[in-house]
Amino acid sequence: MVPAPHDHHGDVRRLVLDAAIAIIESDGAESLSMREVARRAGVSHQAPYHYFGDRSGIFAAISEEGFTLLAQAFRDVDFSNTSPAKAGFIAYLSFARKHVGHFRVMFRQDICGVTDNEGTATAASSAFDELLQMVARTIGSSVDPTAAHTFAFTMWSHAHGLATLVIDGPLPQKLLAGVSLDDQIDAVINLCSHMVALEAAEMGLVPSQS
Amino acid sequence: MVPAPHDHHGDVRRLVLDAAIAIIESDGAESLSMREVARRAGVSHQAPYHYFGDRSGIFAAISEEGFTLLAQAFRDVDFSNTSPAKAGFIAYLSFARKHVGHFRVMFRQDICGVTDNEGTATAASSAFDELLQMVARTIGSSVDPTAAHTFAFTMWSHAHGLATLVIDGPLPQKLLAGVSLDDQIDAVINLCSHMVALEAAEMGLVPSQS
DNA sequence: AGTACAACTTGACAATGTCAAGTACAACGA
DNA sequence: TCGTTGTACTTGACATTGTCAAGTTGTACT
Repeated sequence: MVPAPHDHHGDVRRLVLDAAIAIIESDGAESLSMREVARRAGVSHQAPYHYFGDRSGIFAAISEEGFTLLAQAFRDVDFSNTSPAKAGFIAYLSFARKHVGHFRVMFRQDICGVTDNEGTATAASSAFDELLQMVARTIGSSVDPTAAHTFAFTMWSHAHGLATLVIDGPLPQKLLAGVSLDDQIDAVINLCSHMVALEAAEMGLVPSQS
Repeated sequence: MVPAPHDHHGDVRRLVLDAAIAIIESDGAESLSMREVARRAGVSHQAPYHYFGDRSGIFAAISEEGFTLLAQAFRDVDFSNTSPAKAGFIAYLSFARKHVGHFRVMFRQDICGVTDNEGTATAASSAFDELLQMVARTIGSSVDPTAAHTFAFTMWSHAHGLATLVIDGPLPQKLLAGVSLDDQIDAVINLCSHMVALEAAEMGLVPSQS
């Protein structure tokens, strides 16, 4: 007996999601068409609507998954070899480059409405919580929460700006001559980490490495 | 005599561009439809094609204008009251918040192909040149070019990440409680600037303000 | 007067997002 | 065993979109 379409179950959802992520990764978020997604997933053009409601629903789902993955990536960081700040930067960058499809969507609330969607919002919050913990490793946990928050926000900005410029910006192709992109990224990460270390040292919480 | 449509001249181009920027500013880049732009500009649905070729052409034009405006904003920075780094961060942030429509497009080469378009590429290069000059004010001009480039890249990442998170990210609505967004931004800019100053001091080029 | 060109407009078409209405199967209570 | 309910889709239809092709209208130059 031919397997009924019912045998898929949650399968189709995953298929649709993966097809969407692949499209975003290769052609960008605007190029994502519901019908193309359906076609690649081998389902009717309405199947995606069943699971995601509409186009922005699919983006919201990808965004949620992205923040969950990011939180996990933060949790998996190995702090044994480098400073927490540098390890964090590296983790963020490698997450962004590994999950371009997710990353392109996660911070675009014009298309996925992070704040409108509850699941996405909590996933984002939990990723930020992990970030705060990493910050605590850098500047200690005795700093007042507002300052810690500012520090976290700052580190996030550093990492996010770098990732964004690398992935979608005009930097990789044009502005760097003679030096490989990876080397440039390393140099920037090193500089960032060093600046953070200096700041932390000045805050009197970590011995300066001079 | 009714004014002939011809009397517009370059006018229509400007009208179309402004309509497009307004749409992007309020609804994001994906929501931009050529026909809606034409409708708002009060022209036929094909007029925009005459000037911009296709949808990505309009994005490229906005991007080019954006980079030109950014370069100008860098040129107009007043360095008399603050450190060059801080003045630069403030300039970048206020540019991004003032020209959201441009900013949303400038770094998205998936939709406007910065590198494909010559005008956009040169505008972007000239903005980066201005940035390099600002960096020279911070770390001196005797540093070797590669290090200066890394420093510029780093500062750009800081500023860009902050701007991106503020404008499109999940930050403004969710993650900051009790403190106004502007105050948070100020705090981050101050921290960034301070870190940059520390780094510059350590490079031995500017006296530490300890 | 005639030709060339810029600056549009009108018309057409395939593809898209989405609403509405079906269909098929599984699970459950009577 | 039968009907009901719900899920997981599919098919059909429609307005809207990006874009190609073919006008039209005025301006500039020869």
